[in-house]
Amino acid sequence: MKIKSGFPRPLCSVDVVIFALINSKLCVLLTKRPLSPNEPFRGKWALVGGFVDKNLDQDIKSTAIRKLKEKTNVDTPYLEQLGSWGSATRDPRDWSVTIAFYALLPKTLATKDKNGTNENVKWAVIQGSSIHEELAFDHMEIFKSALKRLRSKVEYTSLPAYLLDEKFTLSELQKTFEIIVGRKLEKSAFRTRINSVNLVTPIEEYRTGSNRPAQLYVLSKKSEPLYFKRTLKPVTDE
Amino acid sequence: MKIKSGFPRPLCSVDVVIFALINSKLCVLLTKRPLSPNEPFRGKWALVGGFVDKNLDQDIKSTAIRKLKEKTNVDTPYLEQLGSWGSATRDPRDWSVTIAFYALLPKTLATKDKNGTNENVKWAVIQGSSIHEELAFDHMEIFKSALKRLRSKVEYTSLPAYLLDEKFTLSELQKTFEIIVGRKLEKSAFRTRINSVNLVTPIEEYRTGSNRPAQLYVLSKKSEPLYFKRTLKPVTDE
DNA sequence: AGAATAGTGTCTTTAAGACAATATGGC
DNA sequence: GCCATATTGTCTTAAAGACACTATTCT
Repeated sequence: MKIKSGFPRPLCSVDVVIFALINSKLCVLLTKRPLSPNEPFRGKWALVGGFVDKNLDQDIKSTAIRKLKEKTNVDTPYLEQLGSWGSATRDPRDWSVTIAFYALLPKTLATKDKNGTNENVKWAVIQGSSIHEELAFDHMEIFKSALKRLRSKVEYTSLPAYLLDEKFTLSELQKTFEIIVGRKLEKSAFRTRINSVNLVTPIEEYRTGSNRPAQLYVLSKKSEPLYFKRTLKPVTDE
Repeated sequence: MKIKSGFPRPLCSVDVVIFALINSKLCVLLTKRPLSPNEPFRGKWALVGGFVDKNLDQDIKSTAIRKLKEKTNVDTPYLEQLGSWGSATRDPRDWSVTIAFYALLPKTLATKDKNGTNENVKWAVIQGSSIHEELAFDHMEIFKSALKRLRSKVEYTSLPAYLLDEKFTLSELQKTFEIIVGRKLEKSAFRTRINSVNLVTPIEEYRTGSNRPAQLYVLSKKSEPLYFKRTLKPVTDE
């Protein structure tokens, strides 16, 4: 079955940077590296990931979905390819290439079962642009790249909507955007912006509390994120 | 030297979508697939690329630079990672992963030597969103993805500047932008836009012709592309 | 002078930002 | 009524678009 390829092949893996909001904080899912001898970075925290399995996986996205499902039991969250990292030194075992993805999990799915039950998986709170844990391989670089991509895309797309549950109010949506960009947004401008694209659809339901009830919405189309016409705040040069 | 990896490894290659302006037309560099038996897509046109060489290449970007240099003799053009394609079926030989890059060559370097001398390399003219040649593997998809990325980035970055030679006039820069976006741009708005970021620096030279001489400029910094505050034209929803 | 392209100025339009005003439920 | 949050409106600001006008060199 082994075909003469002409070149010795590098290792090939897929990693997934999984984001979710836990207690109104942006978090990333980490797994503990196995303790077996021969394994690099034994017992260290790492991103969710693993080798491409030529028998199980039809393509690299399948590998990402498989790994995601293994650790979170979530099937189809927002999943986007981030980029690839490959070098002679990133894995002590051999020349190694990893294709990185990032995923956004809705609140309830993120905290469903899995957690508490599994000591080898945890949500790390993101503070500023980092987490307290050290990460195996070049996973810190990959994580930071994913965070940067997410933060950048918040400025001009509807990405944060994927972090909410099915029904949400505009205030909740705004709060989610604010958590990601890390600053307060103007209510009025935010609403105009959201309404300028076909992102949300009001439903016949309201969220009640100790104040005026708020209109509940669902995402109009769950598929692709929408692009706004301008960024939230002018990009600073230099 | 072969280490127990636990998993049979996929093939791992790098492809580079190389763009340049030839005779004021956006073009992409193609190479002819080898004719030897055992080779897939014999004699078909393909993107520039090849397998990662664990001995020669320190990382995947090195592979891209090596392949670029082999075919164009250009050392350091604008080079950006585009994404990865990997599946069981994209290469008849085996499960295969390719990491795609795209590069922008300045005019004179693109047409330097190499061409005419080598029957196995040619510039394909891009018309609309495609080229006339059929391409090997999934290279058409990769090419289209690169073109889409380039076109998208023109709307809010200074990318086209990398397609020009060292010295250029604002009109030439505008024309380059227009070729990529595929529509005419307003001269006044374009100039305001360019001047709003520190993209170009005037030099003590002028381009003369049968009309008023034009101020020549050079790129202020050759490193990263700059981001404008808005896209050129509102993105259409739907 | 006339052609041709370079470069500038003025007005309009679009969408974001600031801030205020009004709306509506629970208590 | 009062509080708290929802929702809307009005004015300002920043940058793109339309269009016209001026500038400079060559023939």
